[in-house]
Amino acid sequence: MRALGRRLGVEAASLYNHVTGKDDLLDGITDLVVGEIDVPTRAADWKDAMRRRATSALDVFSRHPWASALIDSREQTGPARLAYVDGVLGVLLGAGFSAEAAANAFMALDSYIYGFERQRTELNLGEGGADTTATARSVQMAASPEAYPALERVAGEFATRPYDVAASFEFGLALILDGLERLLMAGRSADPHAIQ
Amino acid sequence: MRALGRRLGVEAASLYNHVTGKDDLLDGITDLVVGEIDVPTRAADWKDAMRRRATSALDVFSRHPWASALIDSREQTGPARLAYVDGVLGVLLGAGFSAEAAANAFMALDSYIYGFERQRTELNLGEGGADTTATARSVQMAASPEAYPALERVAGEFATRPYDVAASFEFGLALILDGLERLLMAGRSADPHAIQ
DNA sequence: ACCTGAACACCGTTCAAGT
DNA sequence: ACCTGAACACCGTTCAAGT
Repeated sequence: MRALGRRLGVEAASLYNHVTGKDDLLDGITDLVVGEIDVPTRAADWKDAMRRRATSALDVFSRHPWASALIDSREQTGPARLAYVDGVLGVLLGAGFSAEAAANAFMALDSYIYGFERQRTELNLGEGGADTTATARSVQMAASPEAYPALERVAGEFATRPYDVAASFEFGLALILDGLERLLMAGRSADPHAIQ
Repeated sequence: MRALGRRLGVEAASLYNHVTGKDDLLDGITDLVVGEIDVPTRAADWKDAMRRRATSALDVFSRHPWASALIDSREQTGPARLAYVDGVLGVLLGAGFSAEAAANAFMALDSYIYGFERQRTELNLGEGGADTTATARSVQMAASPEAYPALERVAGEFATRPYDVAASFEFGLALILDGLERLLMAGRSADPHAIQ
């Protein structure tokens, strides 16, 4: 609050005329960032819509490196969050998923998206691939090959060739989306009223 | 540090004779918690091993509600973390995944696991299902059906029937594991030296 | 209506002084 | 070697006093 006041050329105490407190402020910022994520509207291709918002979310987080940690620490009930959840569920329901399946699909996708961002920041995997080879080498140096043979082997793989973060994100995303599609098809063929 | 000192019947300043600082302390606690996760040894069934460690991780987090937030905020380089990563990669490599595929599979699985825990705490989805119906109803009350129709419909589904957290976790986990298995099979059949 | 200055109750951390 | 007391530089927040 003091630092923010300094940035605004005002005393910290003055801020309390405009905000109830620090929590109120952080909640507001959180919802603003969530609002930057591309919320899919009722789209023709649900799979494409889900992929687009996934990459959009990861893009927003990389634009605001502090955002994911902030979002993780807050309970989100802001309007942008509600619109986001409603938008995603809307696409899934529109695609033919049941309410329960849509809830599960939402959980699976968002768990993956937020979890990936978490792993990305923790493992210092930046956007470029330049520093991943360096971190891989440092892992090789620190960890003794005898103690951690598997870690050593994987680190060795990326000590020369850079680790492609975007490709890795797409890898897991495709697993989930393809699995969801398979479930959707199976459900349709099990439904006697469905158009084959 | 002051509160911890009080618990130990000692002054906060005294702690600095045993720990370099608060960060050092939190890193130690983090690695202790990570050490509680069941690290799979070279197992016969890689899929079962991955499922077991996933549920074990979620179990550890539910036993220590503060743990996931703590882990999320730390860069982990402790011995338990290294053993964890090595153990998981070891199982994947042993199953026949390439180093690159193992790294991607590790990212996908751990992203999902940690992300799910994050969603679970944020959405206040406890272990039991009793309070999920209450939260679902409160969502129904707060959000106007006209503004958020999809959210309203899904909340309506869980307003009566409780939301099964374990089943939801298994839902997404199965999507990823089945997808990985399919990739592994495809890779094997593409390899002329593979035993069919 | 909005800002300021001073104060309050907290932090983590340092360090000379004790034993 | 380990603990203590006091201090330091920070927090977020409150509130009477100003304009």
